[in-house]
Amino acid sequence: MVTNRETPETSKARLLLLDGHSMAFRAFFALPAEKFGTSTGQSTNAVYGFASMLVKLLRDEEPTHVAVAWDLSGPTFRHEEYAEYKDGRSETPPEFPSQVPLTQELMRLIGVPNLSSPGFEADDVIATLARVGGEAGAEVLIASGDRDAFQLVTESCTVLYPGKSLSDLRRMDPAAVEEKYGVTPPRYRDLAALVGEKADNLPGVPGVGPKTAAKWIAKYGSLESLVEHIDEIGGKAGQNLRDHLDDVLRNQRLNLLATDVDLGVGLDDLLLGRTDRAGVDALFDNLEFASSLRERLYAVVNLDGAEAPVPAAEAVEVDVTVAGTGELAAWLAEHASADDVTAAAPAGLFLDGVWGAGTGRVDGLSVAVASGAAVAVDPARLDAADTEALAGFLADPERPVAVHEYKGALLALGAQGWDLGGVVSDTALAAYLVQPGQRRFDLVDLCRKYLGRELEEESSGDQLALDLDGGEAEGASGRWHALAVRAAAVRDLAGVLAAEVDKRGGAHLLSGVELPLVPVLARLERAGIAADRAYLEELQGEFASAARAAVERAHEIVGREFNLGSPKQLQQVLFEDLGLPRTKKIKTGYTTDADALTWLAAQSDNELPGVLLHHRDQTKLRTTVEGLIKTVADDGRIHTTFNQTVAATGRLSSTDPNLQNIPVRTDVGRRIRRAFVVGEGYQELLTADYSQIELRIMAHLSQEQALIDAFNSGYDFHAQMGAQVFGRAVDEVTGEDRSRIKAMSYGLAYGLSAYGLSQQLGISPEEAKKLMEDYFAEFGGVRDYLNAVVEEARKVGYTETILGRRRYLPDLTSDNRQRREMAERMALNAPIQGSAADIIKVAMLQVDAALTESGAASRVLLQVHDELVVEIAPGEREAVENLVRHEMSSAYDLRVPLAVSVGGGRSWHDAAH
DNA sequence: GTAGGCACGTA
DNA sequence: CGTACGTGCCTACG
Repeated sequence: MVTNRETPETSKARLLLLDGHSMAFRAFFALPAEKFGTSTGQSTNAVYGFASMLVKLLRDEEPTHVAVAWDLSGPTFRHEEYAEYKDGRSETPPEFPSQVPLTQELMRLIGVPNLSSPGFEADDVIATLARVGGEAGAEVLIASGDRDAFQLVTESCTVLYPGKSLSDLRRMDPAAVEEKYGVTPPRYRDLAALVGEKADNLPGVPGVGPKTAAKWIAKYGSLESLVEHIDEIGGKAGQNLRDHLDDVLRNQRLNLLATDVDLGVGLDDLLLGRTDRAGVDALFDNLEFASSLRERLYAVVNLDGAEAPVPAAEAVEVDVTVAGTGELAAWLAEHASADDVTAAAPAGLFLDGVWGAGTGRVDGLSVAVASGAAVAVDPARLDAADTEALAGFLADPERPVAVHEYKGALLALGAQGWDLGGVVSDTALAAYLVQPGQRRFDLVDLCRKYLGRELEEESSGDQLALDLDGGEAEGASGRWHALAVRAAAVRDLAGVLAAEVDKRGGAHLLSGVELPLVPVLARLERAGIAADRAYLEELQGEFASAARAAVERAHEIVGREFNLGSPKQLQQVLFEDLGLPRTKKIKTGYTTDADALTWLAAQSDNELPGVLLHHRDQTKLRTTVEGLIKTVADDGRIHTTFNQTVAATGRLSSTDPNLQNIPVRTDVGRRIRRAFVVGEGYQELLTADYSQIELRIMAHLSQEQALIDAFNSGYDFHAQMGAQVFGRAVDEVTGEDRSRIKAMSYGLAYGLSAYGLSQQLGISPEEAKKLMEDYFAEFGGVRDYLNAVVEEARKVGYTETILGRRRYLPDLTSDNRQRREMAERMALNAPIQGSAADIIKVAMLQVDAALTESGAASRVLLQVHDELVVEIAPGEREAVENLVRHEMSSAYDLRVPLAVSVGGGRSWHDAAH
């Protein structure tokens, strides 16, 4: 057994060094100066490109330390030896120089030191810092467009050299240098000396390019050795070499980078600092940069206000054990008994692996307990006793653990035959309840944010990009150490987040709803839904040929070929070539959306709009079907992924594929639902959905008696509402009036305006306004409720659902009218949509528990916001239907009934009702 | 290269 | 100038 008390030095620093001038210059030429500039004439292309590149580097490389090196204007030590050094350079473009101080200012605001030294070039500063970093054990990355930097490349020092574009940085490690130039990095100087460098006014040997130079160096080993054998070189090239040897030797002296520049900084001084957000805002405002770059930047820097992150190894002491064969059982007995791991002190569990599509794989696993002990486990190296002990520990509900991404852990472990029984916290879920508007909950980000702890080494995707063999011989280093640190991070994060969740009144939501829902969702994903592949392929062919025919017809009408998928080309064709009337303006011209094309079809005799609409329909259906075919697994089923931490309102979302947006509104679209069929061994599919759940919630929340009565009456809700608004008997409400009232009711839940309503119904804004007034005259409680929601949210900063799920809306107090009104609509909708999400989540828990309790073999397969799709086992239809109806309608006690409608059939289509 | 815009499917 | 999502395609990057 290998045990290692961790010391700070083992945390690997990553030092990023940028050559300021060379990268800014590259940026300058990569982006057109005419297009990047402020209204006052300041060019900004170099600043923008540089910042954009830096953001990408910070995001992709996650350096812990950063510095930018700059050239100064005066002569350097190289001019002392060779006065013509860098002579004859073409004039610097006038738009460039003013951008250098701006870029430097930006670096300062981000917390990146700008370094330079009189008499030295940026390259020398970089060479010196690379040495300093390397000696301190850091991994060094150099972003430079100057090839001289290649001489610095080693196993732990990589040059990122720009290719075609600035963001296309080529990783020049020793192998890449050798592949490209045929020499090792230490010999690159020899090659450069022979070839010369025009930009530096350093002529090389005429007629000798990189190929010849590399050949010579390969043959003789080095320039020195080549010089010793200089008389052996034949041909014109050999003569030229002898004639220009002095130049070559001078070049070689001059291209040696100084590694001893006196900068007075150590590695610690280069730790990425905090970003002065107000300063960056002001600078970007002045430069008239759009918000996108700003937000990308803020996502990757340390914003002020937060503590500067501390490397994990300094922040936490982990007594790491790397368990080899036969050692894990003993470790668990010693450190992770029911006495060590308690509700007050849950263990942290970290899974290194991959998961998705209802399955997964464990590549590594670690456990950290409150005592500080941690173990890292290679699942491939466990003996029978280890396996049994681990399985017992993981499954034991009496040994509470916190985990990051519980569902992923269940899928990955489940694929290995392991269960996970004692999860009391999922740090991703907890963070979601604290900040539901965030869309990503990376462990690395959460640690930085809530623990002020910087996890060393990045996770690329779901797998740690670490040396798989690292570790054992030299103790718990590399991959195993990183795993243990992560388990400790999860352990510590769980405590901090539990307090945050508690503070927001979300404890029940987390432990009573979201957390118990995770194993239910894991089972949905694992089950998947059976797909009729042959039928999907048939549909694909049909939609594809219909789309092709539409393309041909469109080309025929216009008289030339164009891309029907390009809104831009469509605009050209419709509004300029054919001169059709213009539609609604959008950012990029005039819209060609379905509404507009429908309008155009009515406006003119031209066939084209109709053909385009048909083409849109058919291509949309084709891509939907294609996407589905691609995801049919070997078991003949489609296993979507339900995301529990994406939607700000509390809804689930579905990806890979999205099964929550399978067409249903049109006949042709609905055919796709025939492809979702009952699986082998089951009898039929059953769908159960809530009727008008959002309106029922609105009735409940507003306590408007008229709505409550309309729902309790049991008659057609919209017709009842119409009768009241129009002062007629229910059976005298026309279909059109009913649909107007229906649109009005639903619209309210979204914060609809009179204008929006008029658009939706195709009536004038005056008529729409009148309709709203009539509606509110009858149902004033709804209006009062909606107003109160916004007012309250403005006051406290958030809205709340029936289960206390919050949504924070800081924009409610914005000075910007558009943002404020947007936030107001969100505030109107969030309690309604979110409460519906709460209810169906509770229903899923109850249905799941009741199915288990009853011993039924039927299972839930999908959730589509207000609908559950269930696969019915033979002979269970009636019992399960009753069970589902009962559990769904009793999920929450509203002031109105929760109506559930149910249908069954062999496919999802046939189960409609 | 990629982020963002458009278009469109669902609740 | 109605909320919440995900996907595919195209295009411009302030």
